[in-house]
Formats: sequence, C-alpha cells, structure tokens
Amino acid sequence: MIDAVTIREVKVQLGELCKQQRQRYKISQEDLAQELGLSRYTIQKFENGKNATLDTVLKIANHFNLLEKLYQALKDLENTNDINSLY
Amino acid sequence: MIDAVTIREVKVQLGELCKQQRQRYKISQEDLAQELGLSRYTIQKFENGKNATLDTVLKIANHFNLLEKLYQALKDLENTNDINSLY
DNA sequence: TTATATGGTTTATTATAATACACAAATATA
DNA sequence: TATATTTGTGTATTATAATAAACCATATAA
Repeated sequence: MIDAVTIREVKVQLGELCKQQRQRYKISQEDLAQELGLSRYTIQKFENGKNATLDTVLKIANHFNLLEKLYQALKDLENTNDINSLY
Repeated sequence: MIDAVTIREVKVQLGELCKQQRQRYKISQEDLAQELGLSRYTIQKFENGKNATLDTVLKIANHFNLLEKLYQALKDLENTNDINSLY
C-alpha cells in the first residue's frame, strides 16, 4: 500500500461516476436535477467533486439504481466482525 | 425484488455501522468526534440516521479504514459500463 | 450562418448541517 | 449502593449546502 486514498479523491470519483452515469442515459444536469427535485447547481457542484449532503448523494445513487447495491455492501460490512478479513 | 431499499434505510444502516465500528474500538462518541475534528452532536445525529454531509461520512469511513474499499468500489462501478452486469 | 441546448460560473438568499453549550437519562464502574 | 461515564436531547449561533436567477462560452442542430 503506497499512497492512501484521500477524502478529496473519493469525492472527485463520486462526481465522475455521477457524470458518467448521467451521460450514459443521455440526460443533462438540468434533467437530472429536476427529476430528483434538486437544483442544477447542486448537481454541478457534486459532479465537480465538491462537498454535498448525504441526501443528495443517495438521491443520485438511487436514480442510477445503486442504492440496493450500496445497502447490501453496508450490511456486509456490518456482518464482517474482523476488519482484517477484508483483505 | 420485493421491496426497494429507501434512502432513509441506507442512512440508518450507515449510522448503525458507525456505531458498531466505534464500539468495536471501544471509543465514545466524544472520542470519535475529537479525533475527527467534529462535534459529538454531529456523530450523534449521524449514528441515529439523520442527514449529514459527505465530508462527515467520509471522515468517519476513513477513520475505520473503509475509504480505500469505497474508492475501489466506485472505480469498479465506473468501469462497469453495463448496469445489468451487476446482477 | 442563426438558433438551441448544455455546462461552467457568479451573486444573493434560504435552508439546514455543524457547532457549542447545557442538562437529564441511561449505562458502566468503583 | 454511590460515582463516573456515556448517551440522548434541547437551544442558540455559525458555517455552509442548496436554491434561484442570471450570464457567457462552447457545442450541437436547424
């Protein structure tokens, strides 16, 4: 393990994933915002790696059908009582 | 697929995971808050499934060594160009 | 070319997450 | 038991995410 992942890098990656998924479905930032009841500026900032609220992130994840996957991943983590068994 | 996972359920699960990990290391909410430069109230609300900011969530994830895992999961999602191949 | 749509940016305002206190109720420890 | 620790809750304030509205540059389409 050379370099640790930073919080900033995760936020950038989250934004990129949103942008990628959005373009996959060929919808604009404005479209996505309206469908989620958010402003375009919120989508804009999130896609550019800025801070956001959990509700915003989960709304976006839900829109791209990633909520169930995330929920199961969290459940799995909770049932993994040894942190080292993840590696 | 009977019932869809809700955003609220994911937030509750996130809070439970935080609480579980924290108790695993036998530290109080106050301890965790101080180590992360957050207030105890922020930890308190997060563990009880309330809304929070991405920075708060990622700080907690990082403290319990879950950031790298999350980052890789996001990378994997980005490289999975077919959403249906996840199932 | 002229429109139209999209993404990036700015400003001002509103909503709310985060903070800093305090205090009571549980929970653990002596 | 009593004492200390931790957790849950409340209030007021501050910081900041979210909103709404413009504006411009670029790309795309007519």
